[in-house]
Amino acid sequence: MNDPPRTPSGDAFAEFAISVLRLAGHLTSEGDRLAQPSGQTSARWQVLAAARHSTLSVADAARALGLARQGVQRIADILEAEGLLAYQQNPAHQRAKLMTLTPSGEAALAEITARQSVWVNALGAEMGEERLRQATALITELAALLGERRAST
Amino acid sequence: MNDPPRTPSGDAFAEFAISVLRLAGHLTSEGDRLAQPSGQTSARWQVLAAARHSTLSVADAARALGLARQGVQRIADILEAEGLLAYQQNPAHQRAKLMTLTPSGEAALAEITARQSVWVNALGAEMGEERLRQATALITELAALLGERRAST
DNA sequence: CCGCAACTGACAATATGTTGTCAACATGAA
DNA sequence: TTCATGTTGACAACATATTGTCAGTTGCGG
Repeated sequence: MNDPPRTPSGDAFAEFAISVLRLAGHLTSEGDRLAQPSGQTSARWQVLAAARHSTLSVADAARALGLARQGVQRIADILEAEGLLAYQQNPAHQRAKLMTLTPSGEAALAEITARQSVWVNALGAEMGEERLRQATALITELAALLGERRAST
Repeated sequence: MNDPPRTPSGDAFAEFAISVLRLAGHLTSEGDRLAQPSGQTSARWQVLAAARHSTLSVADAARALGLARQGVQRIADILEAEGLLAYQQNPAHQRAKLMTLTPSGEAALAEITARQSVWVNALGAEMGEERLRQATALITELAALLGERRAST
C-alpha cells in the first residue's frame, strides 16, 4: 500500500503546509471583516492598496499581486463603477489605462488601514515579534523556492 | 490621513499575514500539480484524504478542513458522481451519511500521496524539520486564536 | 514600411468557496 | 410525549480566481 516512505522532515513539511492553508482561510475572513464596514472585501482592498502604492495598469497590478490579469480587471472595473478608482489615459499605451484612487477611494482605504492597524497590533503583541519574524523568514524563503521552480518550468 | 500607529510587532504580524497568503497560493498550485495526473485537484484531494483518514459525514469533514459545509458537500457530490467516493448509511443519523472511498478512490488517493511524499521529503529536507515544526506551532496557535474569536462572536 | 511577437483588455467557461435559507432529523429538557 | 434547540443536507445567490480565446495595440527586427 505504502510505497515512498516519508521522512520526519517530510512529515513536518506536510503538517506545515496544511496549517498554512487553514490559516490563510482565517486571514481572508479577517480581511473581509476589516474591509466590510467600508463596503469592501479583501480582494478589493488589495487592489486599492496596489493602486495607492503607485500608479499602475491593471496588468501591472496583477503581476504585483501574483494574480491573474483577468481577476484584477474584474475587481478594478467594479471599483471604477463604484467611484473608488478612476482610469487615466496612459501616454505610453492607448489601451493599458492607469488606475488612480479617487478621494472616495482614498478615504475607504484609509478607513480599512486604520482598522487593520488595531488588529495587527493586538495580534502582533499576542504572538510575539521575534517568533513572527522567524516564521515570516521561513515562509518567504519557501515561497521564493516554489516561485523559482515554477519559473524554471 | 493619520492613523493609529503600528507597533513593531504589529508590523511583523502584517508582514507575516501577507507572506502566509502568498504561500497559500503557491501551495494550492503545487497541490493541483500533484493531483492533476490522477485527474483531481487540491480541493478534491483534501476531501479524499479526510474521508480516508476516518469515516466522516460531510459536515464532520468540513469542520476538520476548516471549510464551509456546503463547499465540501459540493466536492463530495462530484467525487461520488465520479465513483471515487460512496455514501454509507449512518446508524446514528439518518441524513448525515458517511463518506467512504471506493477502490477507485483509494487508488487515486494513493497515487497522489505517492507523488506528495517525494515532494514533501524534498522540501522538508530543504527547509529543516525543526524550523518547520516551530512555524507550524505558531501557525496552529494563531489559527486557534482566530477560530475562538469567531466562535465567541 | 511591414510583419511578427508580446502585451492588453474583453468575454466566456469553469473551479472553489462563502453566506443565506429551508426542511428533515436528533437530542435533551419540561 | 412534546417542544425547543441545534445539526445536517439541499438549493440558491454571490465573490473570488483560474484558464482559454479573441481582437486591438505596441514595439521591434527585417
